[in-house]
Amino acid sequence: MQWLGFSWGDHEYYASDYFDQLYEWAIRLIKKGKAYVCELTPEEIREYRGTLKEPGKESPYRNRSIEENLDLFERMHAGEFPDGSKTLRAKVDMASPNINMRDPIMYRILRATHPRTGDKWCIYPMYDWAHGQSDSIERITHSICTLEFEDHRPLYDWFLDELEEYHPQQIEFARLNLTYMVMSKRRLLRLVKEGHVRGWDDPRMPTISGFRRKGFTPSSIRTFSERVGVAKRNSMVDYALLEFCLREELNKSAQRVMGVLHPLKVTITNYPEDQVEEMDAINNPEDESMGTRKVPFCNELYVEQTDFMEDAPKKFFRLKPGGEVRLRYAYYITCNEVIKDDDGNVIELKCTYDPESKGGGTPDGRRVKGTIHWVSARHAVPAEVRLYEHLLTIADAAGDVEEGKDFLDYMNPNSLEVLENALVEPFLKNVKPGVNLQFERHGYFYTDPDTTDDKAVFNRTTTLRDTWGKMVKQNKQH
RNA sequence: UGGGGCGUCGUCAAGCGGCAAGACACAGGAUUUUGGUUCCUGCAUUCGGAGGUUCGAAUCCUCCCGCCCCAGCCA
Repeated sequence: MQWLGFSWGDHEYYASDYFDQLYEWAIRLIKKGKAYVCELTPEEIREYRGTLKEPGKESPYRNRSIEENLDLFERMHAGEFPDGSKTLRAKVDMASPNINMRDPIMYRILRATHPRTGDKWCIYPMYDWAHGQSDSIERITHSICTLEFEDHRPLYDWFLDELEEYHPQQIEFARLNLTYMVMSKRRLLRLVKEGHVRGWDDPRMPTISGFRRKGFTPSSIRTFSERVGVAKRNSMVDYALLEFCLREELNKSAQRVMGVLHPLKVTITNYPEDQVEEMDAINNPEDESMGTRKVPFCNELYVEQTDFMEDAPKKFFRLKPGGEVRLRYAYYITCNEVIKDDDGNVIELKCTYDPESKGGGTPDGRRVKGTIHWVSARHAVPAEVRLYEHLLTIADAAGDVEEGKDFLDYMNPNSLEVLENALVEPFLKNVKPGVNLQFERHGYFYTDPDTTDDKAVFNRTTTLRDTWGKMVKQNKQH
């Protein structure tokens, strides 16, 4: 049985393990009369290469003797010549319609410190003279790369055929593009270097470490990959599919919890001030085995600012003056009084509760459509919550960029929003980093590595599907 | 007539001579103590276009059209 071996990208870097072997193989090609040392300048090389429609012409150094080539190449290796003064070129075909075959450069002289081999080498192989060779040495069976390398496959094959070495198969397919995302490594590097994100593991980055920190599970990424499929056509996958895969998994597995992102104080005027009740809350309605937990309730609570509206439209099922709403796992409350500051901002609600409604229902069976989440003001744990949006304001980082503009001109200024004053239920006291949770009615959150015993930090992985919010948005636009 | 690829729903994507899968998105409806979940329903008489072959074509042939990649001593 032969094992499948896959290789992917960055060959020059990884090929450093085989620099000695590559050097020997280059000498083998020289001895075969298939490579020569060229002294054309970069400008001349470009000129001699021809254009897309016109053939190139041969370098005057193309027909040196094997002995001379050997001597020159060894001296290049020994460091006798200045950077850029000479190259080793494969002798293929200057008239080839495929420009990659017009005597491609194999080695250039470059005094650079390699991250792995340091200053040992002053000649470095080009991508094409490293890709197939390192694949071959590693007994790769299938060398996977992206579409733009289709033109390089004939050269990949040529080198291996001339070398008469084990010959892996290069297979190309389309790279993954995600809407509103920067996917190119070179661009990602800019985001990091220029400080547009906090680092390679910034939750907005489409890196494995970024996805992990945002809260995407490995299996959700795998499911996503399977659903996207593999093909050769350039495509742009909707980020919504990734979110769907995450929700699908976490809906079944994530611990539910109540967290208030923008707190609004609620005082229950008819609830005994010194009383505290422990309410039973379900940990996951999709998985009974996850059991229940206790949530403390008292006369001082915080609810979500967006769950109250003074002039509420008809379909607003949440808290409004004179309206009744259910506090999840607790009681029905009715809003009697709205307290505002000098600027007219609502800062507190005075409500009464129905003692008959404990647990969320009443003997008279009256219908209360809205259910909102809450935390006890006296028991809640302060937390920092980080909300993320798309990094870009355009879906296609390559195609939607206008003439003369750069993808950085389309950075979403709201891609990160930090909420310093969020409150979560005491169940989350001392949560550890690396946990996926669902904040009920909000979305899925992941405890960030910045979390300490004193302060929890939550990253929003994705929101819940929100048909109400969508409707509100649409109405605003019209 | 430079070469190399690719065209199937808004987005991905199966299909490879015999009735156009599926998923996301979207739109309706039912259930619901998360405006979540779940459940129903709808969503390509047509596959870039035009001819041709065939009893039969998204699939085979011809021509045309559109999009992507290639002229780094980058990968």
